[in-house]
Amino acid sequence: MGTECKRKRKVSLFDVVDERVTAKVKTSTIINPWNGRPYSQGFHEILEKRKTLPVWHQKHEFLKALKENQTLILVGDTGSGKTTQIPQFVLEAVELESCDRTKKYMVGCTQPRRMAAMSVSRRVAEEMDVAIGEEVGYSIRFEDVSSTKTVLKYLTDGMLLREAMTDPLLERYKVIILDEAHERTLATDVLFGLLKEVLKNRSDLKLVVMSATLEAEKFQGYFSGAPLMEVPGRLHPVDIFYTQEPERDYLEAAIRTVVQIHLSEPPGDILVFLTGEEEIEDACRKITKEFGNMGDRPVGPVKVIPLYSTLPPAMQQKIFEPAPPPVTEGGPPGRKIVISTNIAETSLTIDGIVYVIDPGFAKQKLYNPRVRVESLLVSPISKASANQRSGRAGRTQPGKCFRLYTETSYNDLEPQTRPEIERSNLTNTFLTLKKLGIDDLVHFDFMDPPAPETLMRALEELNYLGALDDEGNLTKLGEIMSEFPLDPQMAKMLVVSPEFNCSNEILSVSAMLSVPNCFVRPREAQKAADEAKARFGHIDGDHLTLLNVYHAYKQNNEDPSWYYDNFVNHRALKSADNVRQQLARIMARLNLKLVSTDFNSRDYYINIRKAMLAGYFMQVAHWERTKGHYLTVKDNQVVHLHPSNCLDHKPEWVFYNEFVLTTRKFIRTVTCIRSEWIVDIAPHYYDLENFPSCEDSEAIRVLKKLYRKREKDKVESKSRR
DNA sequence: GAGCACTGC
Repeated sequence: MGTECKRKRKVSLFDVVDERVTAKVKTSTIINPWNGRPYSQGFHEILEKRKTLPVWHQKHEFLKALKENQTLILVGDTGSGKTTQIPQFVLEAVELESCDRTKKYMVGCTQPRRMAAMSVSRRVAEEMDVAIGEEVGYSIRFEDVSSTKTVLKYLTDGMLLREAMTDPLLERYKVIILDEAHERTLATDVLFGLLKEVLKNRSDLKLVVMSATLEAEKFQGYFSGAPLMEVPGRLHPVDIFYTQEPERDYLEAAIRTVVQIHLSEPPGDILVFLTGEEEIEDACRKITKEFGNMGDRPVGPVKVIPLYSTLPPAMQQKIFEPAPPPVTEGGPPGRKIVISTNIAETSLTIDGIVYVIDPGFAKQKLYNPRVRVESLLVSPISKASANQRSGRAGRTQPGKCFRLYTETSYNDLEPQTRPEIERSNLTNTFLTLKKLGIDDLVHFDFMDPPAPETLMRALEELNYLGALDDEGNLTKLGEIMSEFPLDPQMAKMLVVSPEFNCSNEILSVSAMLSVPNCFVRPREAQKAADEAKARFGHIDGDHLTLLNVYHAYKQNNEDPSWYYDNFVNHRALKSADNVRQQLARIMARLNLKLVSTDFNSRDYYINIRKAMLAGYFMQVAHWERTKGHYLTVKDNQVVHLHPSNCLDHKPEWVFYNEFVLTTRKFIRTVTCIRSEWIVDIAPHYYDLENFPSCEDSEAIRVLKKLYRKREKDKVESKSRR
């Protein structure tokens, strides 16, 4: 920002909204500098409210720091107003037009969640008195509500990462704000490292990192001593209660606590944190039953509401309904009781919660690079997470949090939840980074470097898939694969599918695998649901069953009763259709042909299965006849077909989409393949000379025999010639 | 014969 540029600026919004000026202005004759229209009636009202937010007290301090530094860290807790106000402060202070007026820049603000990006941008558009999608917009997958006029864009962190793939220096932006940085999503962590590089090459770009108060020093250390600003939050005090003894059964303890609160505490709604759908539905039933058995005791009415992500949005809306009124006038007050997963910890805020019950557990993703398995495990939460949960009780008035563990246990918790990058398979992330031009992934500047074994696994898998060559360089194939918003295995099967003459079908399968399970199985109609599913079943595998469902959906999607009668989830299928369209557009852009084998040909399904194997050859399991179980090839894990499978027998060879670790080790979504295909399609992976020796594996014996037979045939055919 | 924390492209 040179002084040259500064002088050219005609009106600064900052001057307009200055208190002294607005105080004098009673009418709305002032022109909104962003769109040249007079301000509407509501503008000044909203402005007055904005000024009461804590972050406004530090506006000048912030703008001064922004002017003097390239990188800035801002920490502030819930209620500080940083997400809505800081981007507007930035807009007022920076010059968005290049000196020669040939270029216009934007301010970008990332959010970890789509919903947040959407709702915050709507709010800010209203505050700035402009139409959403014009000067203020948002960009999330499937929805770009921005235009050439846009100067402030909210977008998901993943979306900014995608943008970087075509705009490596992020040249459309003047300032980038990474919000909710403490959540340490995979995308935010990658953006950290990437932006550090970009800032070196673009002295005119500025970065603001916004986070909750946690680990501020760590952020500062990583961003080489960038100045740190603190903004106070706005929370009411919350009293914390611990149990004297550890609880053996946290579900039972949680239910007991709910009952106690309702019987003895003043009015106020209750929020209970549990770990998953089944547990939550179970708890809801038990709580409702408890209050139904109170006999003649005077108990206020309760509304028990489950909350988890796979619940339809209409059901999720129920958490915003008020508590029920007393049954009789002057009788005991009613209470709303929300039983939720972690979704209520960060993603959804429920006002009116006064009591929080925290058993101290959550399902968390874990990755074991040794056996290449990602799994969800119920594990103790971190201190930061426990504090976030208790804070949910103090949003509207002072509250209480009941921790169902001892104070000693609390002190033993990890201070922070480990960042996602330490708990994930990084194959996909590494493909993205390669595409972004990062040559040396091993020395990439991660805030928390992933385990070396995870790193090696990712490089190895990309090499087997042909996305990286032996020197670790991105191949042409890898470049094409990286264009798809899919895991590399899936991207690979899609990219090679035209060679197998079935890209139309692989597109559909990919879309179906990318959305939540489409089969509905209500507790009261499990048998009927299973029968309905069986009607779509294909004996050669679950992937083909998914294809059947998709085809049936395309034929029946006008008929609302079809979904109901067949126990399929309308939302999941609609979303699959959406994904499929996006993937098809990418295929077209890359000149990958959309082709199908004739449906009546005996090769129709064979081609599809072969194409899928070309992506998933690293996820093959073999039926060990003498042992009576499946063994994953190479990793040698004893696994079981997930009971949801639709095969009518136990095929000798299968490939699987997912390894699920629950009560046992399951492989879910499996399709039957033939050993000859394995040898034909992935000889480089099934290179038996370099196989880890596993004496017991029948799979290796079978493959070895097959290879020997091939050698013999080759020699014989040669000698015949 | 079992389950689906939460995000995101």
